[in-house]
Amino acid sequence: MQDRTYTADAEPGEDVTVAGWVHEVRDLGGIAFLILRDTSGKIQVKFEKDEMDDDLVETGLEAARESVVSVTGAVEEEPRAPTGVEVVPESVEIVAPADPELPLDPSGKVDADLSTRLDNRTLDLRKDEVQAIFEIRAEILRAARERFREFDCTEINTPKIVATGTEGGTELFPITYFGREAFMNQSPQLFKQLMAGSNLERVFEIGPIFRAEEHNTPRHLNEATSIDFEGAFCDADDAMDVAEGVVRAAYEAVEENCAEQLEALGIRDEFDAPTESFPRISYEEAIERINATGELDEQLVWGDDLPTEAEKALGDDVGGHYFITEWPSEIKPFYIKDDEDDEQLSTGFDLMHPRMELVSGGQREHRYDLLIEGFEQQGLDPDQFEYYTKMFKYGMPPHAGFGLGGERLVMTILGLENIREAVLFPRDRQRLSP
RNA sequence: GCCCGGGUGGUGUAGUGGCCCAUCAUACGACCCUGUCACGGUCGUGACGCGGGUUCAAAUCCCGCCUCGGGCGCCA
Repeated sequence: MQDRTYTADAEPGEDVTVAGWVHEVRDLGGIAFLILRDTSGKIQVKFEKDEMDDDLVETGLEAARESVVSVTGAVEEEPRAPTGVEVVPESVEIVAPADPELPLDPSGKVDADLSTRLDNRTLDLRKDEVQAIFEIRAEILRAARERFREFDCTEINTPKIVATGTEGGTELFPITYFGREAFMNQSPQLFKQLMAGSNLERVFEIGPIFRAEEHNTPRHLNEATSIDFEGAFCDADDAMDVAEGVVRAAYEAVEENCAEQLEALGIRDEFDAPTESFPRISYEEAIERINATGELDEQLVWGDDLPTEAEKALGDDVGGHYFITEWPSEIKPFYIKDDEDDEQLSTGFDLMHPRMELVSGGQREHRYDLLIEGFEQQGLDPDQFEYYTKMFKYGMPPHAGFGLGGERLVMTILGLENIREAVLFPRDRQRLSP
């Protein structure tokens, strides 16, 4: 088994063993072709019925589509073959037969609904364009890690079973922890901040977050991958620089290293990494620009959160990624620091893609007394967060950070219609398996 | 959580009360075919989400349930 050759590596003149899935059998009568597919591509296996052993031909042609077969034979140059080479088999083994009635068609001749695809994800991933999404996803995460390392960050892993949430209790999944109430973490927020007070100073984490919101949209998951950053002695502008750097690194890595995958997705020609730096628009200016588009029935006033319609109007107006900065304090969480000069304003920022929000971040409140005050103002009991707040008494430097939605990044980079396409086994309101 | 729209062979669909023992494509089965590359040809198998109701008559109308998708709120 270890001696097998990838179909893409089979060179004319070699004797090889190729193994993979039966993509298709084309039986023309006296001659037949079996198209064998593996992770690297496809190769044609030729069966000439008059010239080959009957048992060999029979074994090769009775294999149902998507069965796993192993073929040993000579690779020959053949201009009439799809890839210019074909295998003339000496032996064929059916390694794992497939039921001829498939729940979806991996050759893609007939579309399947997303729900059908997710129920049969293994078969779905046999399609080139689906395989490409997850190869690109891996490349995006690799590039993000590399960029964080360039920013002197240490990768960390924080607990996913926690005693308290970040912003209240309504959107947490409760679990039982040895008889005690506990929750799945909705964000590494508080833990990564604690690390900003450690000698690590700058940290990042790529890990799961869990949110019990009963939303059902093409851009929400109940289990998502959060790409988090927190840095000591950073302000909101520094954090925005890092966020922009990571997003741009992801685009650039895909552009440079994923040509084949972009081709499979049919977006190679139009794919462009952003070249202009992302404009930083204040909340106040954002509202003015949204109102000026005339897209909304009612004008926004200062203090309103931005509805989806407003985000879309502004996204169309800007035409690319952009930050919204200087949000009103009252619509940002307690741990976001207020502006030095105007306590109505916060240092919170969002990084927007024209289609949706990608990042939320800001400078944090690092002064103990003001942090406790912030808890109380938002109706939270500081005592429940003592494990967090007490570390602000022992030298917590000013710090800032952000959370970036991993699936949203993949989705917006590739122009996917539904965020579920960017996860192997998505968790949503209805779906708990596979 | 609120609102809207769907569920028809394995898969994806057509079908707005009788022309429907239900269309087309693909898949599947059989047969024919020596260069296919979405191979082609002939024949065949296979379906109205579940339960109730209206009607002479229901895939089609009504009610409930299950289920899928979308919009909003909120968010990453």
